[in-house]
Amino acid sequence: MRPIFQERNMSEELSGNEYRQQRIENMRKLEEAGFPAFGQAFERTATLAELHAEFELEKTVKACGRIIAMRKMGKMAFAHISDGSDKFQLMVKKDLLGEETFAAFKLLDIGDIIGVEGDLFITQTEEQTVRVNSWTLLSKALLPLPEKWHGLQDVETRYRQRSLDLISNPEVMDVFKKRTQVMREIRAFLDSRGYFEVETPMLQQIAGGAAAKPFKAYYNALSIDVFMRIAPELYLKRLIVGGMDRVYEMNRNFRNEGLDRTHNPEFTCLEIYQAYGDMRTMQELIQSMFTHLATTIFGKMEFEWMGNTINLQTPWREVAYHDLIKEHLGTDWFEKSLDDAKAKAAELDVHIEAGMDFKTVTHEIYDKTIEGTLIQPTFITRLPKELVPLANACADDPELVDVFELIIGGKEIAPAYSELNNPIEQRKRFEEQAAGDGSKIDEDFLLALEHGMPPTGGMGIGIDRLLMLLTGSDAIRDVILFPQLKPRG
RNA sequence: GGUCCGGUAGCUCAGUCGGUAGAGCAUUUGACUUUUAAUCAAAGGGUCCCGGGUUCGAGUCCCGGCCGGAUCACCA
Repeated sequence: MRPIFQERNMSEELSGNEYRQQRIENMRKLEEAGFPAFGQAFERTATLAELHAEFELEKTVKACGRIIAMRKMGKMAFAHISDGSDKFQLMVKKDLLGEETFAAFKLLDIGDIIGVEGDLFITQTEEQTVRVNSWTLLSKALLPLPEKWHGLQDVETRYRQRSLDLISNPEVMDVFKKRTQVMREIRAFLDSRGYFEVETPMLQQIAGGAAAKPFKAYYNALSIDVFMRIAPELYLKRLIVGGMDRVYEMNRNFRNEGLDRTHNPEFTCLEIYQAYGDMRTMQELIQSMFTHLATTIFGKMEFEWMGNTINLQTPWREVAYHDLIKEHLGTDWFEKSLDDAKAKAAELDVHIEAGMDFKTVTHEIYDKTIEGTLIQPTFITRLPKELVPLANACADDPELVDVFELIIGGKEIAPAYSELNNPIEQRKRFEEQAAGDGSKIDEDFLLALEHGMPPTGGMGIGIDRLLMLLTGSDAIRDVILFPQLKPRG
């Protein structure tokens, strides 16, 4: 934070701990030896990963990276540098560099960033190595890195200082490279099928499209409150009305709720809408998409997750909600009384509130005892309309809605709907939801709907939870670079 | 929000019954031209999360707080 020259010219030079003081002293000695501590851009001939991949004996190369290990001996030294792509060994010899330059090299600390020029060779222990002819200091590290063997373990420090986490835990870097690849391949897949990526407002005057509390902000120029969006749904449907027949957005949503293992207040969602389609269209789409991701990025269809093996081989199982319930609770379940259902809930240790009706009790039991057992990909279809208020009814049963919930690894990964396109019905449900507060009804959306929206299939996929599944992470914080944390006390 | 667990050197972790604060890595000094958790010898390094209390004496026991983790509840 503070300028380094100030540190060096004042008594503050000795501030900080022992390690920092020693490194500042080393920096001073290096500068005296003609190695400025913070260098210029360095033109490397290859990244360290490329150096390994295209290894050629005695080729002269320029490489750079952070020193992550050093083994100094009297007249030679070995070091490993890392550049985020891989690590590579360096060998430094006194007779090649000369007395002063070799001595200066030994003043380098672990964490320093250097550039080297040298020739490739293979050591007696058969490791590809650069025999250094010259080197330059690119950046001095004033603070030490975490321990080389155990890395950075402290969970809190890992999230608060992600830079250190990435430096010392290579598997963390892998997870976030996978994250970027997954998002890139999702876009490639959808683009190749003619879906059009759009960006809709994050600052909204009415935060609609889901039932969640929004974050509030204030817009000075208009003197109005605005809200961070909780979902892009109502804007994407306007685009369907407008004739963008296949449209998607993959971006952040914000919900003003608590933090836990599967919730971060900002999270990434993919929402897809397809005119003239329905829930079935989305069913085909997501199976193809996941197959594409699994084969192109991971090269496999089976994933280990929390001690289970998940097989993404399609077609995935489909089961109607009522059949699933009967499977677990008995074929006569839906003939039972409310009291019987409550007794069963008590037996299963499922918490029940006083005023719950039969359908709600049934769903509580499903939520707590059935969903978690669905490890392999499962589409649950034909849900009671009370559970999913914004979907079209099934053609053959007005009590059920034409939707699916995709469960993988015992968690809901994606819901999809045959979307409600009746503006009169939509207004009615908004009014019920708003509970008398007309300012919460999105009139602009209803106006669009009244111009006619074709039958539409829609789907939402929680990208963070998908990544947890694909990378074997059990916490959403492990797939978000900078998760929300309380301010340090 | 409730309950339980944790916070000790830069990092990873021990710390017994309440009695001088420990190890490994890292650091410093010395030796060492094929090491790779380099090795060998020696040395330095602590706001024991914070604040109270009990006690002759607290890292340790008690109370309050902060941060993190697990779990339940709430919220989708």
